[in-house]
Amino acid sequence: MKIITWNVNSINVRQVHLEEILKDVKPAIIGLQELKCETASFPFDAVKALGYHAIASGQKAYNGVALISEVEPKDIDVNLPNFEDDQQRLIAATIGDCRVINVYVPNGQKVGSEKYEYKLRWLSAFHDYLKDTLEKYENVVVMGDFNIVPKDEDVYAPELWRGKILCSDQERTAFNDMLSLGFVDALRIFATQDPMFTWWDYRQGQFEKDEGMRIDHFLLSKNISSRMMRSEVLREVRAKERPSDHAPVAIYLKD
DNA sequence: ATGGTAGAGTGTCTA
Repeated sequence: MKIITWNVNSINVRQVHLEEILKDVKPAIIGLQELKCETASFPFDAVKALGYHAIASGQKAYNGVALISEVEPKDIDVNLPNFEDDQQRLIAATIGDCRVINVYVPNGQKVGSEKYEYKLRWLSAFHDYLKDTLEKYENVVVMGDFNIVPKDEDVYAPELWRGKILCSDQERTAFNDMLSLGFVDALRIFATQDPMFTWWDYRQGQFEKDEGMRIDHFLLSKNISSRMMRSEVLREVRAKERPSDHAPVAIYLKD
């Protein structure tokens, strides 16, 4: 069983790449972030035509998340129940025997800024939501764009980025606090490539130079992590014409 | 140094 997370940076522009992934890779579940469209504009029909269910929560121009799955999603959550927010950043559902949570964590822009404070508040509420989820469900898969580089080995120039946005101690602490609830950082434990970068800035040819970061993650509850076989960053999708700045990331679980 | 590229939507904002 394959599960994919992918920040599409506009579903409108990336719909063709999405359809190729659904046809060629055939994941059981795929979580999308940064739809950048209102919910009604999500390509539900195209996804259904390929045999998948889809749920989405979008807004004009920014943010937006979706879950696509072979099995019908049930008990759907949109947004954090414990954090009032106009920004569409979370969608969760029960798919088969898994509770699946797909997130687009705030970027934070600059350490110390208002957006950074919002990011830390959002992460705190997300932490509490994950704690509740682990109490209710045995098999939990959390995936998405966390906008956090967990360790120095996850960024191309750690000395340049030390203390900066995506790499600050407060962000890394928030990430580790989530792991401490009882999750495994699946890509780090079951890495098959080195480095495991998932995002490369469009500017200055950073993908060609492999100047990237690992900011897209899978957190698996201990129970489901025992089914994990391997993970893979789909770099060939980042290398396509008119790509997202993120590569899709796949994990493979025993059925 | 406050760039640089892309996407949304049309003057900037966000990443």
